Amino acid sequence: MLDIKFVRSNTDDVKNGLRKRRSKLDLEQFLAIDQKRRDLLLEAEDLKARRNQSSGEIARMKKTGENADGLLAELGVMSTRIKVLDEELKEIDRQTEEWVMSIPNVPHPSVPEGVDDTDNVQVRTWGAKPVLDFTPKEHWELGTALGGLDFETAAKITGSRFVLLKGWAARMERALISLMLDVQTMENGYDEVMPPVIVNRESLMGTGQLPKFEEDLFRLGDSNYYLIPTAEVPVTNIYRDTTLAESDLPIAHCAYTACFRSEAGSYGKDTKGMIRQHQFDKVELVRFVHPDTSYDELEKLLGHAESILQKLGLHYRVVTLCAGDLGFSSAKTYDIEVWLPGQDKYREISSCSNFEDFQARRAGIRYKPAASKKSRLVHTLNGSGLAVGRTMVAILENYQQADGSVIVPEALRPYMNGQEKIELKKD
RNA sequence: GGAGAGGUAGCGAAGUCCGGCCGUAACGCGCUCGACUCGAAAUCGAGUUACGGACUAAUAAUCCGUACGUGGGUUCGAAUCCCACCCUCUCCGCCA
Repeated sequence: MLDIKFVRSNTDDVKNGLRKRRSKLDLEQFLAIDQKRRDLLLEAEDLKARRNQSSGEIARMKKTGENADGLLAELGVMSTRIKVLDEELKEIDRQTEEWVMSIPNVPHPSVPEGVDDTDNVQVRTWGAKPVLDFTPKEHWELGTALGGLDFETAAKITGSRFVLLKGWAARMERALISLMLDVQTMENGYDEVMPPVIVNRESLMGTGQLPKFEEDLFRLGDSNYYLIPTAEVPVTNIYRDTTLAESDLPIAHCAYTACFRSEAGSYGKDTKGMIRQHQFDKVELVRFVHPDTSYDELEKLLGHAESILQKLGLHYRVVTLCAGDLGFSSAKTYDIEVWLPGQDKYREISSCSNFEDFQARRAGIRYKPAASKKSRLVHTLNGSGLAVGRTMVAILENYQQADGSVIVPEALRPYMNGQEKIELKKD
């Protein structure tokens, strides 16, 4: 959510941001509603001030036994008028809220112009594509043949877009989670938390999934409980409606959770394999930082996510999302795309974003500067560190051998009882 | 799920029966600044909610409004009365 005052006084910047995002929102309509709201507010508040004054007068008169009937009648009329104005205000407040919730964040000036992911700009690459002297297989083929990935049974248990991990695959999933959490807590300074994976509406409002993106979520019955689409939601909401001390910043949390996405509207996309699932594991990184340093913090966060891929020796590239591809709440996002030889393309494995104060305003996350009396909004950032399932996909495809076996990356072996290779047992 | 108690500032807590300068909200703690001290403790003094609007260069000062878990209702006026819901605690039931 943007600051209404900011929208009022920096209309051109906001309009330019909308244009850059290819948004069709008509800001003028919003500004007209805002003006009307302030006019109504002025009248209503003026009446209330007079009513408050007269109310005090009545209290005094009653105490001294004076007759207050005249004043009471006058106030009756006034209160009726106030009730009408309040009614109108409630409606216009609702409209204002709806509007302000639907305005996306303003892209940072460094965000490139563009329409979709083909316009994203490569920042750097790390490592190199593995040299394979055979035709690489896709992960689902390898994983199924090696007995670790079982999509059919998952479909029986639940439905499509789920997987049953067995044996080495279940263990590798657990190993990856442990490796990621260990690196983020012991080397990169994150405090680990394990939050609920079911959250209420307020939390989803705070991080911006609601009210606009309800169809992406799994909702429990008709309750106001939802399965989280990412740990960003519960972790960011730890500090909802909280004023932190300036000396507390930056706060950095990492969390492993399962994530749940309805994937409505992605029919036919990535239907094979583990790339796009209704349920997947992810280690998430969340930072609450001082507004002055949030772009340095974004680079830091990106580095923390990259460090996992480097330890696993997986080739990747970093891209800056263009304005048209930018998420609703984000001011700037880097995607890390890992190389998948089987698919012969780079695929997103982490997304690192600076939301500036966009989430903090909705969620009410502030800090009190040491010098000032007024609290200010913090900046929030988050990124995957990393998507666990896709990391396994990358390992399978990058470390596959001609005979269909897969080498376990060295960094992962301590977490897998020293296992060096995944292969079919011959008996 | 059943019975009971409760939700008021950073924390604890009074006020609710009987509606009216009681919300910059008693009292206590904490925190900040100052005095005292070589320094500290103790003590004394002062300060310490947020949001919205008006006026502004201002996220300064000032003025106004709103907020006592949330949302409604009654009333000239609600922390206080009425209704619904949410949450916390205690006991019972159930359960990993």
